[in-house]
Amino acid sequence: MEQAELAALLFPKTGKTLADYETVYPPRRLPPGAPVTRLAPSPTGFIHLGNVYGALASERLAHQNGGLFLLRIEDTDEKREKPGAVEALIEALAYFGLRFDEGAAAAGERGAYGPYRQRERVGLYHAAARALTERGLAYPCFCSEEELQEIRAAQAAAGANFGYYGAWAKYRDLPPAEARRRLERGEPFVLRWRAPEAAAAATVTVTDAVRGALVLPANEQDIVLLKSNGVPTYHFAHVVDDHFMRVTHAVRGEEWLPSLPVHAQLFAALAWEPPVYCHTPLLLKMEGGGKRKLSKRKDPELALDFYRREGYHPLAVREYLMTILNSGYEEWRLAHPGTDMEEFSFSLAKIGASGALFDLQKLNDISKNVFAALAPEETADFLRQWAEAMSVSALLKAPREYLTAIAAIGRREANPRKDFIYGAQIFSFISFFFDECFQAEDPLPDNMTGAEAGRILTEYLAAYDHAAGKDGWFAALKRLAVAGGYAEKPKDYKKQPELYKGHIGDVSAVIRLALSGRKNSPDLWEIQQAMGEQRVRGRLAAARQRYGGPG
RNA sequence: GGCCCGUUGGUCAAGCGGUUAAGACAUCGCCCUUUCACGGCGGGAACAUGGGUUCGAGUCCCAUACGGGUCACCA
Repeated sequence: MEQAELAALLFPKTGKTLADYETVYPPRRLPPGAPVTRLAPSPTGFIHLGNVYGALASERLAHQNGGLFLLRIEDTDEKREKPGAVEALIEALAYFGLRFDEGAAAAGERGAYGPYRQRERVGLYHAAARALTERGLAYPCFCSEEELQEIRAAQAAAGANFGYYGAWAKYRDLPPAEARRRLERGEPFVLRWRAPEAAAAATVTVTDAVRGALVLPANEQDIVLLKSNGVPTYHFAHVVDDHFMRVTHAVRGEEWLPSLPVHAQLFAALAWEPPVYCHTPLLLKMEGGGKRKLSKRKDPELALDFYRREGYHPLAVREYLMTILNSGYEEWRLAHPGTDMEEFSFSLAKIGASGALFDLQKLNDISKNVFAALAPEETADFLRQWAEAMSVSALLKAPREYLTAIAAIGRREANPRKDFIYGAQIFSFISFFFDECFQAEDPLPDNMTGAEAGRILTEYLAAYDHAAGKDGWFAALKRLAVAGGYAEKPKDYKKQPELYKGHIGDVSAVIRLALSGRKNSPDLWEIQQAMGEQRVRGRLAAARQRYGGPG
């Protein structure tokens, strides 16, 4: 009775009861076995790779099996919240191809199981809190921060485990009359869970979809359910929300494993069926010979923003995450090039249990393949998009057709070039195509004088036929080289170097330098075709002038 | 420190009691070639350690070691 009074005092009966909510949020009408998954990020403004990683798993799980994927915003920590974070998050996930069927949206939200922002759900939490308090399973705790610290210090001195539990839980058995007095005086309090007395020796068995059966020590901590501002902690919100949103699979990082017994206890106490837990391995990073969890502060590549700024293609990031998320994906991709990722049969069983080192080289390799498979128009559009986001003026000024022509170089064949990795890299790779970026970066070959280079350019320019096909163009180049005293084939030159000034490679090096400013570039003929006759002639003439050649 | 999770080449990984222990990335060598790239061929490189169980163990069990996570009115 005392408990009921306490509950009434704590949570005046104004809103709905737990039973009411059961009818407000009825079981979903979905085909049997259709999963309901969610992404439940905290709107701190920092969107990281882990968000996409978890979201990808959840999204595939739901959509591959006729289920739903929803977005819930865990905004219970006002201190860490950043304005605009929700919008940014939704936008970023959409960029990476992750769409929600339900939940928080840029403008409002949609779905019948909302609200989807936790701060707007306090009615639900309080109804659950009230029910637990009535049953004596929750109680108000008036510990100040100082008291908590004292407990901690005493535990340290005694060599006991840290936390608020058992005999250390000083307000656990506060007489209700005393609690009432303090409440009436308006003392701040948190609502704590009363862990079962027998917990110390007990174990819980939870089946994790990734790790199998886990036998864990039962929770004995009187964890905080509601903070002093009345807003729930993660643990409580997770249980209440995933129940009433009828979430069937909780995909989250393995850092949650230690609190699993808490969640199991809460679900059991409320007689709700817990979701299937899927604890995904952590994303790690190599440092100083050791591995560690990717850190927000130290690792720029953890921020999703990094991939956008660098200009990684969203598909590449998805592909990469999928390769570490589901074993066998890489092999499948190799066997099914060009097939949409959604055709791959994603499964929880294929999620590994051990943490994966984040491997930028692998991402780069995947990116190359993604760009190799893209139509030149798509690549051009992607670059323009990236250029716009990053204000890369040279790219923005370039006509779409020009970019498309550049992107097409070496990519129409059966074995496309794989030298496009990400926006920033591509831009620096192709910058010479843009007059405002062009510069003579590399020097002439050692055996080439400026005068000789000027001579070659003069002749090349005179004979240049923009309309010639590749074979015709190369034949003409050979004639020019041979007439100038160069070997037609490098092998001939190697055999008898005394007979020649050099070989055809030296001649093309001069032209390559004139056109691109670099000693390495894609195929010359293709460059010329992409550049157009006017630009080609201009570059050649300018180079000739640099080398002091005639006119 | 307590508790938990994990451990196959440099990295990601396949393997689910009997294999010459896949594959991919990276790396190295050779070939192709007007440069670069692409491509082709090939090389080096792994079951953390110790005990069991078993005719037989990377695969099952137990220890140890190592790595990671977690012990907030953060999620």
